[in-house]
Amino acid sequence: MNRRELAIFRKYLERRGLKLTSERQALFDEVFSKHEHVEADELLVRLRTKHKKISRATIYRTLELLVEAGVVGKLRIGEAGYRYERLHAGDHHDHLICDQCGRVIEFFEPRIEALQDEVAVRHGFVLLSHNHQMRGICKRCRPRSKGSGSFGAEAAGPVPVPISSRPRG
Amino acid sequence: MNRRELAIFRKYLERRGLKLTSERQALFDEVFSKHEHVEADELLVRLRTKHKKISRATIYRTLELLVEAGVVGKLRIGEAGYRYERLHAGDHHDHLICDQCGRVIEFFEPRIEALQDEVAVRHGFVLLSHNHQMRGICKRCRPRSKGSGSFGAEAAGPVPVPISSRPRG
DNA sequence: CATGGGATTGCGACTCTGTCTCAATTGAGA
DNA sequence: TCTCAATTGAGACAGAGTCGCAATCCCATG
Repeated sequence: MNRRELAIFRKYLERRGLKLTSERQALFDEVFSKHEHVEADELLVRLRTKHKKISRATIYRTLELLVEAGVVGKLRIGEAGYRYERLHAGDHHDHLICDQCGRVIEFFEPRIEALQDEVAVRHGFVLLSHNHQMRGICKRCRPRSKGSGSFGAEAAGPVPVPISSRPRG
Repeated sequence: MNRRELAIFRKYLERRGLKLTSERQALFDEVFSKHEHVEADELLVRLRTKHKKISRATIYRTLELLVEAGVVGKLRIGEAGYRYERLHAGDHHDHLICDQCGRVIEFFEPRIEALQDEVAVRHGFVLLSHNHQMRGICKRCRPRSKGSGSFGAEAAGPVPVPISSRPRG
């Protein structure tokens, strides 16, 4: 249910003397209709095809409000721009992203969270937020056993060199 | 020394039948001249002020080569675009970023790295890379002595910590 | 030394995201 | 009904990065 998050958004608006207009409501509904990581322009398209007259500027402005209200998360996934995801109260997670199919999987690992705090303290940082993405090939895209294996569409080279994972051992 | 990385770059170019032109060498030198997290356009400015005639397109194209060769890292720090950092063989680290002054601090925590692998395995992922940023207020920017506590900010709170305003000497 | 051709470059046009300005509109309360 | 702030849509604008293309460079040959 989105009741709780809608209430939070309402309260947020009220507190700042803002209004819950039909455009804002429509965008809220759209974002909360599915759990996914969506781009601003796609929301525009979706609402437009539902006969909602809404402008790009309003989409961006409203998304910003939702983010500030804390009910929507703004992520950097993919090559350009942001993606948005609905958030539920008390929810926190990080992301695993498939380089092949783009699928986004959420994970939460309390031990990592704890170690982050430790690292921050070690450097005298007051931690406000973090962004933790891991990229690779998901279960579905991975060639099982010896299947097909035809990943490299790259004509020129044996590109797939893992860049930032350090050789551990 | 950059000798090692230059050799890697050379080899990479050679392997693909590409040339180490004076523009590419100049950009390499510039990136490796200091350890920092620099934007493409700043490299352009720097090289131009050094009388190197070089175009924006070449900067971007060459940076891409450096990244593919594995000697330069491409990061998303800050609100827009990318930053680049030189990488040394076997080096891996993640970043702590100060929301106040923009300072970037590197950290490496082997226990987090290990847990990442664990998470990936749990989800059937083959991990290729990751991106882990923690944001907050650094030691220097933090109000000293009595913390005045006002960081926490919750529930529709006025979170707004200034995001930009970079140092730059 | 001249030639040929792929690699490289610079330029400028272009795309993509997102922001901003501003006039018109809305809507809640006086 | 009137007033005035909040809201909206349209389109101009901005920043970052990409692309196409003609000119140029480089280098191996002839």
